[in-house]
Amino acid sequence: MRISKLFGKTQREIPAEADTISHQLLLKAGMMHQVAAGIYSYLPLAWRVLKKIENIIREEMDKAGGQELMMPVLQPVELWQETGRDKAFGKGLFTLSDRREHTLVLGPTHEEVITQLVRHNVQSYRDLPLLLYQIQTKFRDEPRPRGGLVRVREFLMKDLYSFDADEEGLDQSYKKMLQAYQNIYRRCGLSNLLVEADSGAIGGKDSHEFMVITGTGEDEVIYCPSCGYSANTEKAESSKDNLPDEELLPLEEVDTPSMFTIEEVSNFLKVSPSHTLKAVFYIADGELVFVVIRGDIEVNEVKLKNVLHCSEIRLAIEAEVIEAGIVAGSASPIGISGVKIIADESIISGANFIAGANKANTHVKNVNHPRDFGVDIMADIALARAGEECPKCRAKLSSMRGIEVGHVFKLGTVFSEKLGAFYIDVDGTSSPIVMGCYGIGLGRLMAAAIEQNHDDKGIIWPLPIAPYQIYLCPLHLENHQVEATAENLYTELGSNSLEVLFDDRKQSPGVKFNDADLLGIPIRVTISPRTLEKGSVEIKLRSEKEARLLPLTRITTVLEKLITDYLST
RNA sequence: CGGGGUGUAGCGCAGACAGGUAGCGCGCAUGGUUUGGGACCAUGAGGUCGGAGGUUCAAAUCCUCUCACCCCGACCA
Repeated sequence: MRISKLFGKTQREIPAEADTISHQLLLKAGMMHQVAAGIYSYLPLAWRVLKKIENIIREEMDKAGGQELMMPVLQPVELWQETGRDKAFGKGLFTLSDRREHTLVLGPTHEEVITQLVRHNVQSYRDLPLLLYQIQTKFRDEPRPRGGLVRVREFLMKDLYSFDADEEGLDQSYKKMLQAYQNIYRRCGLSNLLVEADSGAIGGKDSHEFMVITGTGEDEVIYCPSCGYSANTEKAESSKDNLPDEELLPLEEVDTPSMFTIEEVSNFLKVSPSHTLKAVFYIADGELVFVVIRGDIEVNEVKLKNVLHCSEIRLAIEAEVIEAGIVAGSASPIGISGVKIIADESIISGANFIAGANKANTHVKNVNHPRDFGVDIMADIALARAGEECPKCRAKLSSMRGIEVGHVFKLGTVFSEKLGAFYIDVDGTSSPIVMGCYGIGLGRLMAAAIEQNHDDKGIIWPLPIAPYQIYLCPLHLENHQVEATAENLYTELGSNSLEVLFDDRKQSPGVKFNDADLLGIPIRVTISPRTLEKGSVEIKLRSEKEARLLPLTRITTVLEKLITDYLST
C-alpha cells in the first residue's frame, strides 16, 4: 500500500476526548473515528489489524474442532423472555420495533439463538460433542462506554458454544478452549493472566477471565504472588484476620451521641472497627435487605447479588430504611423482623461486637451471633483486598489492574433446559445438553495489544497483528536512484507476499520516521542516497533502538526469513 | 441514573469575567527554497461559535431550556 493513497491521516495532536493510551494512539494514528459514544468506524489500518486478529482466532478455533457459522443480530424478544434474560440484561439490551410493532432485540450474545438452533439439529448423543462459533458484531447498551475501544456499545466478538452429553465432556471442551485462548493471546503478542471470575448476566457456574495487565485497565484482579491464585475482585475470596474467641458477655446499651459511622462509633468507644458490626441496606429487586458485616470489611455487591439470586441490586436510600422501621446510623439486627438478614461469614469469628441498638444515639455492646440475633443467609459476601490473606495458601494477596480480553463459562444445562435442547443417550433416556460458552472481544484485544506494546513515539505492533509488516521508507525521492530502488523493492517484496506500507510521499525524513514510529509497523526499511552509496538499505525494528545496513541484494531473503521465523514461533 | 467537566475551522486552543464586523498554532491548497527525526518563505481557502428561545440598537460573550461528548461510580467481551 502506498501511503499517498492510504485513507486515514496521522494527527499531530491528540483529540482531547481520549485519555487512555490505546485510544489516544488509535486516534493519533488515524486508525479509527468516533461516530457516537462507544461507536466507532475503523479505518483501513485498524480494520487490517482486526482482520488479522480475527484470522488468528479462527485458526485456533478450527484447530480445536470448532465449526464456524453465522447467526443473526436481530432476535425476537420472546426468545429472551423464555430464558428470563430480557430482565437479566435489562437496559443493556438494545430493543427496537419492526413495522408490525413486534419487539426485536439486537443480540448482545447468542446463547438463546444457538441453543434453539442446536435443539433442531441434535437429537442423539451421536451428534455430540459440538463446538460452534461465529465472529460477529454484538450490541450492548452499556451504561457508560469508556476508554476508546475498551468498552463500547457495538463490538466485534468471537463467541463459541460447546455442547456435550455430560459434565466430563464439558470439562474437556472447556480445557480445549482454555488452551486455544492461550494460543490466541500468545500469537497476538499478549501476555495474559487467567483469573477466576463471576459469571454475571450470562449465567452458569465455573468461569474464567483472561486479563491483560495494563495498569490502566478497568478491572481489578486480586492475586497471590506465592501460590498463583488469582480472581477478579468481583469473585475474589480472602481470609480476614480471625478474631480470638472470648467469653460471651451480657448485652449492654451505651450512649453514642450523634455517632453514625463505624469510624465515629469505634473511635468514641475506643474499639477497633473489626470489633463492630456494620449494617448495610440494599434494595434487591425492590425488596429491602439487611446486610450485616464486620465493620472493617466492605460488601461485595456481586457476591451479594449471587447469594440473593436477584437481578438488580442497589444501596437503599435513607428514607427506605426509615420506612422499614429501622433507625439509620444505629441499625441493629437484634429484634428486627420482616426484613431479610444476610450476614457475612466474617461475623462468625470473634465475639462481643458493637452493633446498633435500633434506637437513636445508642449502640449495644457484646453482641453475639447466634445468641442475640439470627440471620436468613450466612455467606461470603466480603470484598477481598490486597494485603489480606490468600484463601489457598495464606500468603499476602496483591492487586493489579487489567483489561478483560476473554471470558469463558461453564453454562451447564441452564439454557438447554429452558429452551428444551435435549438428546437421547445410549440407554434411551433423554437429558439436557451440557453447554459452555467462550467469548473474545476483538476490538478490546486490539486496544489491549496497544496498551501493552507502545512507547512515547507510538504503537509497537506485535508482528502477527501488525497492519503491515514492513514500512518502506525512501528519503530524497527526488533522487532518481532512490526512487527507482524503492519502487523496485516495493514490487519485489510484494510479489514475495510480504506486506509493505510504502511511504511514497515527498516529505522530510522527520515526518516519515515519526509516522513510521506512530503507526508501529514492526520493520522499517530506509533507502537513501547515503545507504545506496554502500549498495545497502537500512533495517530497523520498531521494537529496537539500533538500525543496521543490509546489502540491497539480500534484502528480500533476509526480510522473508525474519518474518517467517517470527510467525512460526 | 448520581457526581464532576467540556462544546468556537479537520485537530489543539484563545476570545466570555467587562456585549460592538471571530482569532492563533497545526493541518489543507498554490508557488518557491529545503531534506537522516514532525523544515522555511510567500499567497490563499476554510467557522450556522453544539441547538432553541429570551434580554439588547447590537450576543461566541448575559439569562432560560435543551442536546452531545468526556471523566468518576452501578454494568461488561
